[in-house]
Amino acid sequence: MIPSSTVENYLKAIYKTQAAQDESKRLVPMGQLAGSLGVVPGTATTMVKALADSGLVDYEPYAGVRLTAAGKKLAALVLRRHRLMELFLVKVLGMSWTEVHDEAERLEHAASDQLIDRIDEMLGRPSTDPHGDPIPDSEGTVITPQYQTLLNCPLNETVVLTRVTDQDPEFLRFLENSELTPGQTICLEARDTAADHVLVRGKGNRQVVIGLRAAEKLQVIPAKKVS
Amino acid sequence: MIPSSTVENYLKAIYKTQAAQDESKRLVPMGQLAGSLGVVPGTATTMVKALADSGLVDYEPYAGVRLTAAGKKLAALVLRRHRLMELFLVKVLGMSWTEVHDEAERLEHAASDQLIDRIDEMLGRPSTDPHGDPIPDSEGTVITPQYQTLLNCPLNETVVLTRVTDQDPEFLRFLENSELTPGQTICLEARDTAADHVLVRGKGNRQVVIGLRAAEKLQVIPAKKVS
DNA sequence: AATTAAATTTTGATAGTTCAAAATAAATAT
DNA sequence: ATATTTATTTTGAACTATCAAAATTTAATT
Repeated sequence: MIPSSTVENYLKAIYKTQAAQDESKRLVPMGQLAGSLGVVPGTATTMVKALADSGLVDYEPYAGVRLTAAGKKLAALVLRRHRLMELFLVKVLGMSWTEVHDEAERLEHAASDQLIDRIDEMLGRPSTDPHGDPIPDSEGTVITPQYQTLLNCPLNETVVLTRVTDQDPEFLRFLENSELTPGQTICLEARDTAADHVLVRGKGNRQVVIGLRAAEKLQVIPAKKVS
Repeated sequence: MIPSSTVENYLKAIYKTQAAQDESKRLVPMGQLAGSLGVVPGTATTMVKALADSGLVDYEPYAGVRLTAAGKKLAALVLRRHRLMELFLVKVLGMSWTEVHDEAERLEHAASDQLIDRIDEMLGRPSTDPHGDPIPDSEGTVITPQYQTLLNCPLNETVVLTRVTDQDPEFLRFLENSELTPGQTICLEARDTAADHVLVRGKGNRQVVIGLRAAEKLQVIPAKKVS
C-alpha cells in the first residue's frame, strides 16, 4: 500500500533523529519523536505501533524506535524528494534557500517518482541540496560525509562552509545577512567555551560572532589549497 | 480554516459539472457528483452537508448542490493551481501534455499560492493550460469563452483546435498521434449523425474519423483569415 | 530500598472521510 | 392512480490520525 504523508513524516523524523545521534544510541525515544512531529507522546506511541506492524520500524516499548531496512529506504526516498524539490525551487524557480523548506515539506508527498527523476535529471543529478544536505539516489542510498562543525574544526584555517543543519527561516536569513551561505570560504578565528561563542571571519574580512548552539549547525570542510 | 484536499476536490467537481451543464439546470445531482469523485452516493451526501455548513455550497435535499460565491471562488483557485501546474510541467519540465493531469491533480493541493504566483509569472501570466482550459486569475476570476465544438461548428471552414475537454491520457495520446493538438489548424469535412462520426482534415492533409462523443470534446474557433 | 520525578503507554473520545446496506423520496411506467 | 424503478438519504460501522488525561513503567533521588 501507499504510505500516507503522515507515515512518511514519521519515518523521516525517525531517520533524521537517528542520523543526528551517535552510533551507539540507535533508538529514538518516543518523547523526542513526538516532539519533533508536534504531536503528544501518546499519538506517537500509537502510530509507531502501526509502523511496526507494517515492518517499517522496530519498536521496543519504553525504549524507543529504530527504522528497519525497509523503513530506512522509504525515509531516504522521502528525503530525496524533499531535497531535490528544494534545490529545484531555488535553481529553477528562483526562490530563496531560506524559504523553500516548508514548500518542499508539502510537495515531497505529492510529487511522483517520475517527476522527481525528471527534476533530478534537469538539475544534473546533484549530490546536495541548497543547505548542503546530501541527496539520496533513487535506490535510497545516501553518502553522508561526516563534516566537522564550527565546534570542532581547527582554528585559523581556511574552510568552506558546506552544510547547515537547521531549517529555521529566521536562522537561515541571519546566515544570509552575515554572508555565511553554503559554499562560502570562511575562517574560524576564535572559540570561547566560557563565553559560549565562536568568532568567524567570512567574506570580505567580515567578522561574525555566533553562539555555540548555532555554531554546531554549521558544517565545514578544509579549503583546497590553491596550488 | 484551510480546506482539505477532499473539500477542494468536491468543490472542483461541482464547479466543473456546473460549468459543463446548461445555464438552466444549475443544480448538480448527488449521484453525478458521487460518480465523478469515485465515492458512493451516501458519502457525497454527508460531505455536501458539511460543505453547506461551511457556506461553500447550497444544498437542496433530493435536488442537488450548487456552489455559493465563496465556494465558486475557492474552486476557481484550485483550478488555477491545477492548470498553472499543468502548463508548468509541460513548459518547464518538458512533460507530455497527455500525462500531466494526474501529477497536477496531486500537486494542486500542496503548492502554496506564493509558488503558484511565481509559476504564473515565470510562464508570463498565461490564459490557458496545455488543454486549452482557461486559467483563473489570483482573485478566482475566469473568462470561459464559449467555443464551438466539432459537433456544431460549420463544415468546410478552417478552424483552430482550441480546447480539449477530456483528460484521459489514452484519448489525449490518440489526439497526439492524430496530430490533433491544441493550436492545430483543422477543417471539419463531414458530420454524419447516423454513422455517429465526424471527418476531420488535419495537419498535412491527414484525415481522421472521430466518433461524436469524442468530437464533442474538441472545441474550436474560426481560423483568422490570412490577409 | 523507598520515594519522587520523568517518560511512556493506555484508555476513552473526537474529527474527517469513507462504505454497505436499509429506509425513504421522487420520477416513471403501467 | 397505483406500482415500479431510480435516486437520494439515513444508519451503523470502519479507518486514520489526533488529543486529554489516567495508569503504568523506568529512571533518578534521597
